[in-house]
Amino acid sequence: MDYTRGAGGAAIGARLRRVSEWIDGDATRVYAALGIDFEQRWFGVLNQLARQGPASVGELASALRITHVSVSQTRQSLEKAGIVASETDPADARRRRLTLTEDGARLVERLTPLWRAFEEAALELNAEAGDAVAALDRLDDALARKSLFDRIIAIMPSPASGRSAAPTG
Amino acid sequence: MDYTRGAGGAAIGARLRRVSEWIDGDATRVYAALGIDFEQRWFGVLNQLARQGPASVGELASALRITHVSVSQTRQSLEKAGIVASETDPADARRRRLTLTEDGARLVERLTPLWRAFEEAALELNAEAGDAVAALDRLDDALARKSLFDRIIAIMPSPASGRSAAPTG
DNA sequence: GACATATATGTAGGCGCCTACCTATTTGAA
DNA sequence: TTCAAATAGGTAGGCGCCTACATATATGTC
Repeated sequence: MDYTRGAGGAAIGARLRRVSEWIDGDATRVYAALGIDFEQRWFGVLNQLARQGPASVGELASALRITHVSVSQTRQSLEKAGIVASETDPADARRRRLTLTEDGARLVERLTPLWRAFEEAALELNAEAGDAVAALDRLDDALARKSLFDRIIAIMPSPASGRSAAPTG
Repeated sequence: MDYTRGAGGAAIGARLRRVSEWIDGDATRVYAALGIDFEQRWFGVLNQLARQGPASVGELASALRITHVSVSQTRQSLEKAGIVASETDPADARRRRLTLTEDGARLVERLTPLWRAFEEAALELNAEAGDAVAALDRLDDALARKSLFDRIIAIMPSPASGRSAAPTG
């Protein structure tokens, strides 16, 4: 048996990461097979800019549920590739507003059918997996209600009680 | 709405990774709160060595479902920390057999109650999430049956049919 | 026995995220 | 108006995995 199927909290994290790697790896191979130079992490930012229009680093980070640092790093990669441009927001000099360049818009247009195929494949996969996405949602919600940290700490015996029990043995 | 809850194949990968980061981050914080110097990736290797005894890099990689390179890197980190020792397998000079050192065995003994608390927290979380682990199993199985790559490629229109349709516009 | 192929594990570099810390700008309270 | 606190996004370094490629050893065929 795959040991991670029987193990605890740390192993669930490892399992999620592993499946994530598997899926991302497959997606990356599709782009490569089509001769498209694309970084997986671009998808979230591009998709959001294409659908919602220009956005700041922080807005994208909130929407994507990742740190602003990740968005900033992705932004730099996208700017280097000429896909995204950014400027200081006129309304707030702390903000950086990201927009698709013309090349970026063309790339998105070119990739949209592919992303539709991704979507369809994901729906098919999800159906086969008995709605894994809904389970992921529930997991997300459960963690938002109470973190794993708090759960673990609540379960652990307090040092004082543990010590008073031991010497009787 | 959190956009990733509505998006496709690439976004499922991102979601899995994000939840994984969340869980791993919490686990890391528990060790830190207890003043224990521990790398999250050590868990899989240590747990396996403690339960199954000495093992080779490849055996651990198979059991943990990660690449031998990851195991090798983790092994190096563990050896540096004096937790694991390794030697060339007498029966096959290509193999490297990993074993827990005395310090390693003591660390595992010390951490076992903590790992039980992890397990219990994970069960609690999983129950709240309506058996997310079973869903993950099903997702795993579905991907093993047919990769996301194959699914996407099967769905995509072939280039020839796409091209013959376009010029009529 | 010779040698092609398979197997085991290492190195190098990269991916996509993170935390800690920092600087600059904006907001709100006194 | 002044200034403390909040907000925005950057740099630096790290985490835990990956692929590509390499070397050494074992196995199997001729």
